[in-house]
Amino acid sequence: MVAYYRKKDRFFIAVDCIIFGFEEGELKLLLIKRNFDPAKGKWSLMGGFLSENETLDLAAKRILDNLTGLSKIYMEQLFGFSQPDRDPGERVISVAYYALIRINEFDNKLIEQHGAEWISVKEIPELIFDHNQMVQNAINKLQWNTRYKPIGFELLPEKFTIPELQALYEAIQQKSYDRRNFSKKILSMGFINRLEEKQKGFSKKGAYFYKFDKQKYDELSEKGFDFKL
Amino acid sequence: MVAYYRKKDRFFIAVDCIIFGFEEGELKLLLIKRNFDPAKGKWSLMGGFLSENETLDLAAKRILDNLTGLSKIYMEQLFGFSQPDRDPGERVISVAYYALIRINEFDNKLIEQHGAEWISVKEIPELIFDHNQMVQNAINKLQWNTRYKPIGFELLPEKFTIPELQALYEAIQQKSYDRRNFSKKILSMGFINRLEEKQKGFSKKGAYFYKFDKQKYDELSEKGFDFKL
DNA sequence: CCAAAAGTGTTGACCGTACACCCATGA
DNA sequence: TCATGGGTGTACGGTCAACACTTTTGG
Repeated sequence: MVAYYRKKDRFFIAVDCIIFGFEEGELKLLLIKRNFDPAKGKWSLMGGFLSENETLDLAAKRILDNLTGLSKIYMEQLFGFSQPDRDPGERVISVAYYALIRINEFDNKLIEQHGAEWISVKEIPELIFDHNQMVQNAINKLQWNTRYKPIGFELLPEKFTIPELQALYEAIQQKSYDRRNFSKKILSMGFINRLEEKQKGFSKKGAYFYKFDKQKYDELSEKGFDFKL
Repeated sequence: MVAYYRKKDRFFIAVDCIIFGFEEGELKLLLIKRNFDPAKGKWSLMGGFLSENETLDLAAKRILDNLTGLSKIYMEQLFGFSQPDRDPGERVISVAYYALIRINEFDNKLIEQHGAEWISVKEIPELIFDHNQMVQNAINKLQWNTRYKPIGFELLPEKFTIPELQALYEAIQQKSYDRRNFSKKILSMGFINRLEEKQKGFSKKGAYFYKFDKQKYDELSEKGFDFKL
């Protein structure tokens, strides 16, 4: 049986992670300034190589865990990039993943060790290889997905206010919504629950905190979801 | 520089193609009965291995061309499958592609040579490895895509009638639409043009032929497209 | 002349959109 | 007390969904 495979080529397989976070009203990416070759000193995505006995998903999880110390992260396979010259060092096929992170929940020391920084999607520098293309691809997918799945919540703390949620959606979709319509729409969907507690400090009146209700969402999610607004 | 890669593992990379066609009101898949090992005699998707100096897209094109003799095919990368034991013979990472074909436009001899057959998506047999999962994945993506992009037209001949188009959409989405609303909706989008010619033979009255107008579509496509009906 | 398939029109319900008013509170 | 941000309500227009009538023509 093995004979069948003998004359085929083998390849390095990399996994590169586009890591999104949300902070101060800005959608941000976690990028690293490489302190290793190749392309030392340049900006890039966090990545690594697939190992034997590891799925792509696990490789992505491992890479994310290394960098952030977080293990329960929303993560999705994006696309396989395969231009023969995409990595000038060697032929490497890269599978991009994108991940959504709650910025404040994790270990800043690890990030510093890796020379990583949160950078606004509005100010993305030139990245190595085809990483800029990967990022653009990820942003498109994120925009698309937030319209049809409630994954946006993965970027917010457990308790959030409606104005915060709106700011997140505006940062992702890069457009602004009417405050009243946004609130009406999101509430009518019925899968966020208002808490007693109000947010203090930011505004005078204070906004109610809400929690995402995954169970209610799952009940409703079969008929689909369109956040066109 | 090469030192960096030295201790990493290398992998076989396969490309498997989920090939859709539309015939006699049925959405069909092109499957092959393997006349080679491993898994000789079982049903599977058409696939092949990635070679040096070849992108994944090109590998998929090559495989499709081998099987169908067609080179201009709508094709899209689907997903990378990487379970370590997915192929019992060797560790193989597979990137699935799905393709849309006009069934009557191509070479039946090639298909027979490969032991391939068109099989309705309603009667998909057990396939090798994780190919059933790939197929399900492709069907989901096809359903999703036909709702937001006019790719359905890739499955019809150049000239088609509205009832044919409706039958296609019903086969893909696995539900039925109201004839009048379907026609109204599709016409209101404005990217199909009616021809003078009418279809003869099938119905007494005869239905007008239409052509897909890619240019008009491109003009409109920026604001998005939702075929929820 | 009738049956079968195709073309076109009408209506009510719902949803997206635009817009206005009131409330709570820290400064 | 007033400026700022937050919560809620209304009214219009367009689109989806349900439904009926007319047209064409092969048998």
